[in-house]
Amino acid sequence: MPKQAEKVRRAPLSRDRILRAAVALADGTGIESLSMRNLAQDLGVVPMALYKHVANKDELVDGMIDVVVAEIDPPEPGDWKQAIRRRILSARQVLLRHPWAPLAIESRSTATPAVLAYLDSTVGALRAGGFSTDLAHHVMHAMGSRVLGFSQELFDATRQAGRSGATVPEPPADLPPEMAARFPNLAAIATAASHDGDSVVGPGCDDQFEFEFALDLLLDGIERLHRNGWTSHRTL
Amino acid sequence: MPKQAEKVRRAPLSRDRILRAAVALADGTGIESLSMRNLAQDLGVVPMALYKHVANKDELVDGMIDVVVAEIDPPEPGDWKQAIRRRILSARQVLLRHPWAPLAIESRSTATPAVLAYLDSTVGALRAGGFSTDLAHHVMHAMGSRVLGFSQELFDATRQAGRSGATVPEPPADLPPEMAARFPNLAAIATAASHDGDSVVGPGCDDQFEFEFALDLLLDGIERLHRNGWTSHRTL
DNA sequence: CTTGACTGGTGTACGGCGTACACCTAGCCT
DNA sequence: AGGCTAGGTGTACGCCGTACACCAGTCAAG
Repeated sequence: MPKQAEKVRRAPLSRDRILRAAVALADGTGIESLSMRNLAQDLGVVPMALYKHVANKDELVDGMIDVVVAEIDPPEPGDWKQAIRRRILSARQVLLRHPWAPLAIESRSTATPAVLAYLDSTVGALRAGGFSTDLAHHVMHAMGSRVLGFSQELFDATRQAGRSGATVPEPPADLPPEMAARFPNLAAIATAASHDGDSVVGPGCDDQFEFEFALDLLLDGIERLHRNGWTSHRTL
Repeated sequence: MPKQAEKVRRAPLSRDRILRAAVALADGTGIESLSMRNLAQDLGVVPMALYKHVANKDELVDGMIDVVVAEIDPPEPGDWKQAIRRRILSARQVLLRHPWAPLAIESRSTATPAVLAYLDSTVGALRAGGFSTDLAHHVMHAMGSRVLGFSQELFDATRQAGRSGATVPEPPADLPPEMAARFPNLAAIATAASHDGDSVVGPGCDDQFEFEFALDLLLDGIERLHRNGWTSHRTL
């Protein structure tokens, strides 16, 4: 009875199974080699079978984003600043596991419900901390994508990993000399960072440190505005 | 002599002409309808002709980015804070004219020389203002993509325009009621913004204001660190 | 003045993509 | 038993980027 054997060996395909396989595929080989055909092959199924469960590729990616967002820790009660800080750092950890996600999230034109729910609960934490809707609004804009755990670096190794698959840790790699000559200021900060042994090792600078530096810069500024009863009706 | 007529009516195609046509096409119809074939047609030429001037599509996009970056005002001498603020706001104006550019820039894995030159001169402005290489380094990370004039909004009308072509100004559009019920905190800040007549009109919130709010929040925080002689060897 | 190399536009073709559409099959309800 | 339906299949279309062979001028060297 090969019939039964086949049935047993292949779980019956579902939106959920498709999304998980898609996330795994993107994690492993990069978002740009995620195609309906590859994904179907991974699932042992013909490409068109997927369309019985997802409307099209865009909707597939939306679903993948929701899977990722669901991995972020739920909010904890307590001081707004600590709560938001912890949540954002948790989001960052999640996105480090899914390096394709930032680009995917940004390339969507409208947020998915799961992202909206995440943002909503973050605003909730601010309001619970006594923020006016006015200030809460501007704060959300100011945080931008950082609230979802990624800073938009122009020069981001993680981003690169998202494209080409698993991260291969690169050698420290100072700028090549002709670059250093053309961009002396970049060279200065790059070499300072990579030779500054006590806070960094390896790839030149400590991404986690940079992320927290920027995050705290924003949070401290926000706290100051909040304490001073800032409102958009007066000047900053 | 149709030969000469043809020659006159069609300029001889060059990398520069291709890049400009590509930027115009992306500005007009969105980056996702920029294909080698469409572009060639706009130029009255067969697709493969482009490959005599650009190596491939990725390199084409790199060139387009350089065209855009070249439109940013050159740095002005003077107080670092004013200089950087002005420059970044200029970058923002440029990117508003090319809404496809942020996504294009971010999707590149390595920065183009023009972008590096821009970043280098920005670092130069900081160092001229007395910043240590250490602090300048962290500042660049903290600013992230904002230094190039775009904040990474999760909910960005401009981004949408970049995908589908010219911006059609939408009606004010409060959240639909079932959204408001599911995301009460987002609803609160959204309706507050769109009904708050004295600072905003139209699409719900004033993007320029939000951008400057975040920018000044960062710049003020940075200024404070700078005044206090901050260094990464001590705690923040 | 010929010739041969070089530059730049052309035509054809291939493999990959997303997905429309018709089909088939198994299980379930009546 | 008969038909409905959910879900997997096969084929096909139009788009994409681009490899490769070709060909028309231009221009320098013989």
